[in-house]
Amino acid sequence: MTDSRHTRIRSTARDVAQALGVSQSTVSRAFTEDASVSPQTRAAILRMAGSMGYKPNALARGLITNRSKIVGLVSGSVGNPFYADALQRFSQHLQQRGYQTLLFTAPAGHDVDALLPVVLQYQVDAVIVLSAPLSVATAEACERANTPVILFNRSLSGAKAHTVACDNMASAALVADWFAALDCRRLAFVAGRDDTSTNRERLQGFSSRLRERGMPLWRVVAGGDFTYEAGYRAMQTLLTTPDDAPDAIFFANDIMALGGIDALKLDQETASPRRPHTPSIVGFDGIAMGGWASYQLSTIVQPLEEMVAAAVRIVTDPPPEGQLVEAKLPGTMMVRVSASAPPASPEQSTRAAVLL
Amino acid sequence: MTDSRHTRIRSTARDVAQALGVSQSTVSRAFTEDASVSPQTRAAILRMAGSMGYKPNALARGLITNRSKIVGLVSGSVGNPFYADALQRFSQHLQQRGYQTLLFTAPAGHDVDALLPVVLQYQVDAVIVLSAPLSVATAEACERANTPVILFNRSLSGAKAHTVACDNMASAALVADWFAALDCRRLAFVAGRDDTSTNRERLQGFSSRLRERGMPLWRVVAGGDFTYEAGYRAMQTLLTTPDDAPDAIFFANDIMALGGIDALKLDQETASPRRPHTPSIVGFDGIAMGGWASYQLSTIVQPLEEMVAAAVRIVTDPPPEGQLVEAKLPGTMMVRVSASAPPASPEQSTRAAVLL
DNA sequence: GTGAAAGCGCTAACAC
DNA sequence: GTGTTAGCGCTTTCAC
Repeated sequence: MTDSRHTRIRSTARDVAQALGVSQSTVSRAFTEDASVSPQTRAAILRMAGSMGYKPNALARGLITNRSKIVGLVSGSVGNPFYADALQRFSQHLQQRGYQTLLFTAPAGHDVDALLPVVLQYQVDAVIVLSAPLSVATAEACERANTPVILFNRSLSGAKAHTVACDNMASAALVADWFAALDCRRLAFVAGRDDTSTNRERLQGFSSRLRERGMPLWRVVAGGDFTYEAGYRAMQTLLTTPDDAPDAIFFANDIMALGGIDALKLDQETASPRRPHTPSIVGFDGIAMGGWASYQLSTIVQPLEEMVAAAVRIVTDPPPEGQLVEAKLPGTMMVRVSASAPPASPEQSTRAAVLL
Repeated sequence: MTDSRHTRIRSTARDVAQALGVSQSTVSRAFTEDASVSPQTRAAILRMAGSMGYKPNALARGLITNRSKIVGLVSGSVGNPFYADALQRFSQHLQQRGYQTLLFTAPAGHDVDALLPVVLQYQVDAVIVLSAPLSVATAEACERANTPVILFNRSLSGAKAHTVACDNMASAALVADWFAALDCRRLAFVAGRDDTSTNRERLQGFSSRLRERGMPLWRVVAGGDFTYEAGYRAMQTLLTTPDDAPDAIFFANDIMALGGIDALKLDQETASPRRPHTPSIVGFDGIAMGGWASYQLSTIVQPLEEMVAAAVRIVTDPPPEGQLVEAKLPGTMMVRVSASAPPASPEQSTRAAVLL
């Protein structure tokens, strides 16, 4: 009926109003939580709306209220299950609080800055940036557009953006403590992308705690990125000098650690002579796969649920104008077979790493 | 300046127009591909817009054009990496064609039908349903709202919805063929959720091809759902009668197969006496983890990129009114170590399955 | 090629 | 409690 140029015949508030002989604004009120409408009128309107398939147009509402109830979620790659998980939780939390998630992903090799103009065109109430760096210029553009930016698991010094992250430094220190408890001596760190704050902070937290304890950081291997393959290759690098392998390795994230474990397994079976012991391995993130039987990965578990909740809270209950939230939540050490006991004989630790 | 009730001071077309002494409609034209504006005016407007940080409000545009350029992507769980991958590709493809992705995920245990009213409120140009069943009633509600529905990897007989899926029947038949080539005799199928079309079709394709070949389907195990844990337990079930284990197992998806492989590994090491041979294992999906060193999973690879492209094409170039697309794309068999050779002695096949 | 005017569907004063 | 009115930011006739 009220069709315009394109075919989209959804009924409008006016249709409902006409059908009931009330005014269009009364219909609007019936759909607004605490507007003054008599219970009867509201009931009648809701009933009629139901039968006509009417629901308020969220876009039109956003236009006038100046709040779209849409949050832009900008993400790098979701190849890492940790971010797939985060994505899902964000969507859930926002949904539950009446917000919707407009998803943007950066094409491989591009960074997310290019996406932001488009995000802003959709009048999002906030932008959440996941696992990706953001330039200061872009952050400022958002500020000019009056759109709060929340960096999730990344920090950006000097920029006008909220940040929510795991306390990487403190958590990484726990790994150093654990390796000390296991009496490991030759310690290695496998880095991810070294232009990320996560990578830098994890390395720094690990190495400073070691320094405090008077333990040397024996070796740092550049992984290149945060992938399984990078972890696999890094482990191969660590094993090239057979007599001189590390006895404990901290990987910058879980996926890399899984690659490392696989490379190690292969080495265990083919190397001759057998190595004197199996190195302990610890990751970072707490992805589900780390708990799988083939891996039994010890790791730092990020408090993902709390982190997501904290980020969403910034959207739903914004802090006073000009005030920036900087939340750092504590990670917890989860000990599994991959780093559960002092270095032992090959048989024993092979059994542990490979079988359980 | 033109602020209203809430604080959102983004500049509007009118601001740009005033600054330049042109009319607001001219500004609008400058941002419309083939509208009649003189090159000079357009250039001036674009320059001024750039410096003022103006971009057309996509919501207001959608309100009047009746096309929001937003697609609702409704998903069950993204715990399965196959769907995380699909999600990312959808977002990319849509973005590239000027559409945005509004993401909705169903809370665990709930189905997606409850989400659709909200999706429709956002005036999406189409709804894509990922890995989740949709009731006929809901599909009809979308039809009434004139919003096309695309079911991805699920079918819904009798409903007014487009479907894009892998040809599960034909692909599952390939698995039967391969098991036949390997001369396997005792064949098992591990099912996922049996209220899903994917599960039913994979089982049916597998079993009918076996029947055609005169081979019995030795056993069907109910997994319960499509998770790692379900696959793990199913394998344990299959191994309870030691002398009577299957020599080939087809899992309804990859994640389950990985669970199965892990359960099998544990059994290989602990069972005494050792089993006569290691069963061949095949999964379905083609997730990256299947290629990891610990698993080397043989599987049916779904043509995900093509499937996503096909689904997106329905959105961007809609078929003639009333015509429903039903795309079934072929899967391909990917042979890896988990099902690479006829059943062999324990040593040999253990090496193969565990180490490579 | 450009401006004036109408109106997309809705909310929010403002009257009564 | 309800109707009337204005107007969110934009696209699109319709004049000129």
